[in-house]
Amino acid sequence: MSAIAPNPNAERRAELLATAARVFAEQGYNATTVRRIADAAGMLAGSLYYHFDSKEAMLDEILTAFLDELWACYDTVLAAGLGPRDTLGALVTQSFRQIDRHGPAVAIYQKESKHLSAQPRFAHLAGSQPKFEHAWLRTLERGVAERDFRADLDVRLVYRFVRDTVWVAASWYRPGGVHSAQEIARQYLSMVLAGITTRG
Amino acid sequence: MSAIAPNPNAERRAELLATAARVFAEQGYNATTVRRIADAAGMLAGSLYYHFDSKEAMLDEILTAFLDELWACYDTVLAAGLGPRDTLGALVTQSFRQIDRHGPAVAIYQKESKHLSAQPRFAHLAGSQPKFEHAWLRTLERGVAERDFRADLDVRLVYRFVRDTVWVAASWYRPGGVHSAQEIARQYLSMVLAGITTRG
Amino acid sequence: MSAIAPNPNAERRAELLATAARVFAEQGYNATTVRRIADAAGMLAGSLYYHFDSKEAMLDEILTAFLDELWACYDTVLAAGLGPRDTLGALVTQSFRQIDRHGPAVAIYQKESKHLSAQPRFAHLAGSQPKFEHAWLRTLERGVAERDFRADLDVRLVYRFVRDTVWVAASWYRPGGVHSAQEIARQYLSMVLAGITTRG
Amino acid sequence: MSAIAPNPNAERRAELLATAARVFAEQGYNATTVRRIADAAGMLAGSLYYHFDSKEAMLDEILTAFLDELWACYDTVLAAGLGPRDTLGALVTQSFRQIDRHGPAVAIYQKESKHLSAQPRFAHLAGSQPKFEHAWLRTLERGVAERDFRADLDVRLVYRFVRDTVWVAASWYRPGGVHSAQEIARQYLSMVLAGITTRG
DNA sequence: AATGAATGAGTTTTCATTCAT
DNA sequence: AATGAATGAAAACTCATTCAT
Repeated sequence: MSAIAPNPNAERRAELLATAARVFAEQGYNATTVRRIADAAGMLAGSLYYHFDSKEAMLDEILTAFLDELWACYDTVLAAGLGPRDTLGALVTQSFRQIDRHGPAVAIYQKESKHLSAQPRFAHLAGSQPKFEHAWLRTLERGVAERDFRADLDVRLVYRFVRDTVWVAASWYRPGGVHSAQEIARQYLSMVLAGITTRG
Repeated sequence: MSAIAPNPNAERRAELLATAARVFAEQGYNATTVRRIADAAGMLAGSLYYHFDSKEAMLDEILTAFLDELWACYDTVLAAGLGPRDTLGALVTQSFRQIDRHGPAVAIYQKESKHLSAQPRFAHLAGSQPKFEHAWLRTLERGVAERDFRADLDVRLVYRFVRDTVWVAASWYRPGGVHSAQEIARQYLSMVLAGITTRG
Repeated sequence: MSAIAPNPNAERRAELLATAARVFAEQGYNATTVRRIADAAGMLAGSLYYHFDSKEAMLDEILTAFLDELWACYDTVLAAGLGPRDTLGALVTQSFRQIDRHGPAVAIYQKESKHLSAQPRFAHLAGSQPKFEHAWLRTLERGVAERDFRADLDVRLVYRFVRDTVWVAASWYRPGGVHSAQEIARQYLSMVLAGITTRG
Repeated sequence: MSAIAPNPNAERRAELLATAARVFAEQGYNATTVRRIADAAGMLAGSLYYHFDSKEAMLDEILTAFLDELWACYDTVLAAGLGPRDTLGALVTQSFRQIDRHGPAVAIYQKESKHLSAQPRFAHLAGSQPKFEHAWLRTLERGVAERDFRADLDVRLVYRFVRDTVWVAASWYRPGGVHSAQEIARQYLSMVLAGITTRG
């Protein structure tokens, strides 16, 4: 056990969270019983409570881990000072990378974040949406201002179009499929850019 | 019970189903209690069972009504013998019309159909997906064959791209917002066509 | 159903609360399962939740009803402007009347209030103790000042002596026993007064 | 394992039992989790099972140790052949000495013995009550017969009065407070004797 | 048509206890 | 002696559903 290795506790937690995330993504959070997660993890339902406070705590940890990593990526991209086209490209690419790494978490976030954020416990999820919107919208607006992107479209609609296009992919993407996440990102980006770029 | 005066029973059912659909869409099907629907309808939970057999029956009726109307539209479009571009345009337009009319039902279908179709009761939902895929895929392939649409993209990816782009709109679209469903359809179509059409 | 009759809802609740109070008093709050209360009430455990939010809510309602009535009695006594001996007598008599009417609630309060009031939900219970102490202590101090009561005793000890003597009776008193609550009050008072009154 | 050096094992047990008794007294036996005791002892819940067979075994040992010592004291007093007044005095004094030494155990016994003795495991606790009653009642009756104590009171009520007065003190007495146990005993006895002694 | 009161199956959660290390 | 990770039984609670009125 080198200094780099996470403590076994943390490893076990991560394993269990990965299992839980998979089941949540497949069945939906509410339709998933704690027993089912425990079955998938090869233990009894009660045993999960040695590692986690509650079913909600598991969900929270899954979503928070994903969002934290996502924002680390996005912030790096946004801080890089790229032009609008390249920024857009980097955001799309990084998003697919997140889908590749945190597929189940992304799928859960897509389906559940909206009604979850109404509960105090998950109110913090609501914070990501405006940050999200700001990041993409800023980029699109810069692109329009610099005449890279079409001016005849409502930029808010374009934002939703791009956002949805990218993230919904989490609901069908499976690592190890025909195309890599990179390749999917490339083709998506090719369509999106062709769709919103000024002709000239 | 003439064609002019639908029985009041049917009207009440429709009202209640609309209420249920709204709540299901907002909270998620599993997270929605029968009591909550009853609250929203101004009655007690038990009273709903005078009108419906079960919570599942409500959901089934909501989804089936939507799918029936959707397929009626789609079949008309597909039978019209239009070219690929116009077929695509009509499908997108009709889809947004459905979102406008059955917003909550569409949102529910998006979120829940995948894991619902695993249950026998909702197995029939699974049938729509291949029909759906076939309709869009055929159109896209015809477009590629006729050199209307780009050949450098995986047509299955394009299918998912277009499908997701259109349908996920149900999760944020609200009738009476800034743009009409028609206008949103127009701008989406403009982006999508620009994205997948061959340049020339 | 006259205007005086409480609504059936309230009657049922009161019945169920009386049952719950009896079981709580016999077994202790924590050792009492919801199922046991339901058994005693002739229904299933889940059915209790139609009437009450939780086991804690039942306990709270039981204790609050008792304390409210108790303070109404005490406040009347204290406002009557009686001398120390008569005030003491009235307080003891009223206390035994409460024990007679709310026996189980009193017993529960005696056993559980101390550790319950550490929980936020039951923090309000803590408020009764100082009011209690104040009422009795004031009376005892007046008695000492007026040379009715002995001055050679620590008045705080006398307070605890009298308080405990009276209230612990709730743990063994059963209505319909050999002595009425009135008679017990009379004899207790006779001992207590003989114990703390100045000779002469 | 000489008389001078008790084995360290026994010392550790005693420490742990003292800790457990304190927590049981504060929170109530049922409301106390094994984990809480372990926390207070600076170990993990499972580790307690190296020292004790079960939570019940701890409680049993705590109560038995207290009762054994109590009866040793009482038996000595009762065998001394004192008159009723002195016997009563000695019993009260010894009782407060027990409260001083075994405060938590006494408090637990007061609160829990009644419903515990319904369980086979703790059936032996039930044996103390009649012995107790016999000891006090005999003394009171002798006092009445010898015209030391008032004859106008129900001697059973007097018994309960004295018993409760003394033992409930365990719920508020803390060693190191304003008054020593001895001093409290003296004042209590002064009141009780004044309360039940014939005037002359 | 709707209510009020229940049912009963299932869910999350708790916790005393065990046991390999 | 003590830990960490489990077990398993039972607890509180939820909720779709039923039914007499």
